[in-house]
Amino acid sequence: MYATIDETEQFLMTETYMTIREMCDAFDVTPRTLRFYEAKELLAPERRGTKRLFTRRDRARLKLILKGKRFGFSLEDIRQLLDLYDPDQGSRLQMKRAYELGQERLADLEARRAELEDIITDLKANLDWGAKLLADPQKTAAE
Amino acid sequence: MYATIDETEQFLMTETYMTIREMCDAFDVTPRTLRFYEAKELLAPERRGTKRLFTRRDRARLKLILKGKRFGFSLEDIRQLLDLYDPDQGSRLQMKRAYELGQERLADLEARRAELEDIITDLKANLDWGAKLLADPQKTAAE
DNA sequence: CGTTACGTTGACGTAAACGTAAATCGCTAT
DNA sequence: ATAGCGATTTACGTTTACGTCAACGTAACG
Repeated sequence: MYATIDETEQFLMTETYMTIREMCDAFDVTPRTLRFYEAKELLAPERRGTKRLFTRRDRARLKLILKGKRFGFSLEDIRQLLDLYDPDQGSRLQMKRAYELGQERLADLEARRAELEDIITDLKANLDWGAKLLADPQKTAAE
Repeated sequence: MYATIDETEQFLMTETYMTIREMCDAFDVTPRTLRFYEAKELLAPERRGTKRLFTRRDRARLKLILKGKRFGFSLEDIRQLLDLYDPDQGSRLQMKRAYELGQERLADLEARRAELEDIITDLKANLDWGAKLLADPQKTAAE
């Protein structure tokens, strides 16, 4: 399907490939972080000579990595999640297992969403109480 | 208001005070963890002699600590959140600032909830695709 | 009174997730 | 040719959040 990569195609790739610096600027991470993620096999940028070229796939994965981190997932957790998003096209046999894992993950996530709702609700209630206390200290002070 | 702590009162306290082991069993954490949280001023159990006695307040705080951790908050983040839930009764003057901080935190949390929704939606879509592929590999394989 | 069980305070160890510094390589502008 | 800039590898350092001993206190039990 694909021939060799000629000048034209390389030009067209300009938008799809990003250097490490472009990535850092775009996602607000350091080069060290990107190399670290690559070492942990969360990213797999191509190489033109010695330099890394990050693809659209890498960018999609990085987005998910950063989101995952904000929810307390370890990088190892995230690596497994990424595999669910981006199933290895070679291992059709393991698809079923991947699907089951995905269902479990999904249940986890929905449980977390419920917890987050609780926290938000609680904090809101607490802030309302604080607001009342700000508005009318005497009335609220009586406990 | 409070006299000395007599036998009767101490008995009544049995339910409200918990030993470190009871806490560990109830919350599935280690003693080390509880002492660590105390050192970081996230918990402040009372002392009967040398031993720690955890109050209802400590339990409420620990619940929030464990939830917070599941969302990727650092213990320092959580300490600040706890202050919002449990405002220092001495510093009425700083109430307004606390309220503002609370609003910011709330905005953060609601942003996170939105992100979490995205992740769940994405993962669901992906799993649906996986399910289709499981059911009918030929049809889906054509890409 | 010894031992068993639980609790305490150091103090050092460790895994995860990077930070940081040193030496090296490749391009490019002068 | 060389000076400079950015990227790379290697390797050691750092922070967070505990784990894991060691040494000791104390309350209860037989």
